[in-house]
Amino acid sequence: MSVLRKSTVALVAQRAGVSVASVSRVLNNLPASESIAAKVRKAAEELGYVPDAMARSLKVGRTEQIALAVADVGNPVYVTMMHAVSEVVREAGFRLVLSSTGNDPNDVVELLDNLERGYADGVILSPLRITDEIIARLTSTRLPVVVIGSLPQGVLLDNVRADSRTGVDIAVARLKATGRKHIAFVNGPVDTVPGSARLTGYLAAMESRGLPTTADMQVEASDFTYAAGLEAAQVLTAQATPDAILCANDLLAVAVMKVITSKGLRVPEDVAIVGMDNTDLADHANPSITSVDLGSAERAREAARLLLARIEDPSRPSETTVVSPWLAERESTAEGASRGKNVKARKPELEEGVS
Amino acid sequence: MSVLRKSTVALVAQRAGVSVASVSRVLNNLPASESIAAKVRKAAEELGYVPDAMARSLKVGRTEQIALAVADVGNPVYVTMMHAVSEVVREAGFRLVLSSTGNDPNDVVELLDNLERGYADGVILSPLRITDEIIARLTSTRLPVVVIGSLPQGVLLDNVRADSRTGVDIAVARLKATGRKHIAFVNGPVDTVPGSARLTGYLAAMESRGLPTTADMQVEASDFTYAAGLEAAQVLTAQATPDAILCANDLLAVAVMKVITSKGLRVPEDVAIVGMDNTDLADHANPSITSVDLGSAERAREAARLLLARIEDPSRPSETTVVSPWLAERESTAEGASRGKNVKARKPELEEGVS
DNA sequence: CTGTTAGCGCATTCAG
DNA sequence: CTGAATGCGCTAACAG
Repeated sequence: MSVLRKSTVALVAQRAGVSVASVSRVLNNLPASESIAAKVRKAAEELGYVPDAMARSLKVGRTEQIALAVADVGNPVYVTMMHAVSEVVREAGFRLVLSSTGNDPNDVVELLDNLERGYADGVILSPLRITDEIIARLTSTRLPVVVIGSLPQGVLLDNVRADSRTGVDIAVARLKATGRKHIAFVNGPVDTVPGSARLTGYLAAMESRGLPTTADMQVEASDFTYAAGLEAAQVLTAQATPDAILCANDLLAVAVMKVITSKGLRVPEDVAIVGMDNTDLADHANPSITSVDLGSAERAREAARLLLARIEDPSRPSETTVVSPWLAERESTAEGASRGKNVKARKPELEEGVS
Repeated sequence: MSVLRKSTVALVAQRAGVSVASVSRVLNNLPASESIAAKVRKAAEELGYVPDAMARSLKVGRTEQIALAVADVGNPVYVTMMHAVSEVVREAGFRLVLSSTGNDPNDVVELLDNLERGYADGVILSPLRITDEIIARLTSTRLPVVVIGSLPQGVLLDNVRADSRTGVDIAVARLKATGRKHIAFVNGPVDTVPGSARLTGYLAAMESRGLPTTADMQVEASDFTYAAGLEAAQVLTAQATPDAILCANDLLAVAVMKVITSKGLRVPEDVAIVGMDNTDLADHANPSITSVDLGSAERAREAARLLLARIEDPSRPSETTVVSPWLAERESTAEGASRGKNVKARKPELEEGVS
């Protein structure tokens, strides 16, 4: 079983009475006679032989590791992505090394520098902000890269993006259909990838339906966080009285709902709330929050697949995939509750059967 | 700056007109004449030389990677730990490789097998269930290991544990002090490390205060998840009418609160709720949930420090640290609200100043 | 089908 | 202080 000294192919070969090459072949399932294979396997078993990952990597030029760099580990959407990526790459025999980059674009550059050391066979990154410098580094590196998030036109990089525009449009359409007329927007920083995309989507969705987009109905949180959401919501409620609030992510939506209810307003009776990303946060909130599902898990899985494909074939043409959004409807946008009256929203999953 | 071909010490040596040994010395800050150092640095810069991580690892016998294995990435407490570990090890120049093990103890064994390949210099793990087999594997491996979570007496392994017992006691004490008399307990699976510790703590805390611990006031969720929490809460509310509910983690607490409010009961007026782990979940809930802080981040940081110390000196005696819990009080246990009356809980952080 | 040999890129003996 | 040579453990040519 287990042995004290760390064993090597040489030791196994010696014990089995064969050459190191044969040991390597048997252990890698290359053609070998059954008699030798048996001896090797026996010796390997007896010595508790385990191949050395680093030595193998140095030789074959592959580390069997892929790096994942996300912006904010505090945001559940990144946790979802991490999980999804983890599964796909593990399936393919790769390990996941986590490289959380903060909000600072310099962190990404630094990360890419580090990756040149070759400790990973590829990297998936989902930066909040994509600067020209990052693009330049990304396109010039020979390391396989997939970015999650929209890239400027013409950049030849594998990337998978959400369709925020359509996502926002679906949400606005639904809110309008259920009688909401004053739809406010609580965005995150507009100088980020998701922030700018979602603002564009909001404006387009509103204007195409002849809905007003006055300045007092739009606020920009300083960050995609709960704390920033609280502040933004205070600002919004001080300057406007929307009957629906669309939030750029679920964290913001939860914060907005907190402020709204603290003002004595009811959700969804007085104001409907919609989040984005459809994380557990939206489902666990009370009342639960309708959220635009931007396919985070699917994007992450697809990114992992693209990366594995590129590692397999570095010369393949770069690819861009777009995943389609849908609306996960929950209590925060329920109709049926008579507006302006104190009626509880339906909570279908909690109703008890008549026994 | 950047160059197409990957460069090596040999190429740098050639360009600098010195030996590879000198290159290695200069780059590792070993004694060398300033004239040679300058030439080497210049050549390295011009060639965009970056040392190869795998080759270095093979040579020096260290990978500069540490593995972290957590049970459930869906639970925010593990995200917190991941983040904390990440920071400490990065500081020390290590990378973090993530190895999420599921609920199955076999996954841990498999993980340990894999680690024998030597892709990490040590591992931190926080398993939900610790079987004898896991202990056996852990104590017999020569890989530095730190476990987060309580270990049986006499096991000589570095480990850092939470003091759940005291944590629960603080919570119960506070609930009693604020007039709660019927304190129910929603636990997770009792065959897990936290599940058993927290149950023990609950029983001890209640009995030491002469509070009743009838069977109908205790339910065991099938898992430490929101969905399991919903079910458990249904069971509890069907069989008992507590005026306070202590939950074994925040996810359960959020679920319990959902069910409670759906029954038309108010938190905290009719029933107080207390969670454990003090994750963002508790803070973001509405009303926000009082939670026992078991020092997740601190435990993780300490675990990382212990691991680094052991990697540094494998023969050092094993160490056990215990971190002290405290109670993060929030709205869900507020007093002052007149019990049984429809009065809103205080929300201090949301009150607007009089302007 | 099998064994011998040569490196992968680096740090580190040992001579000089 | 510097350079030539060795080998970490493994796989892949190449020869037999």
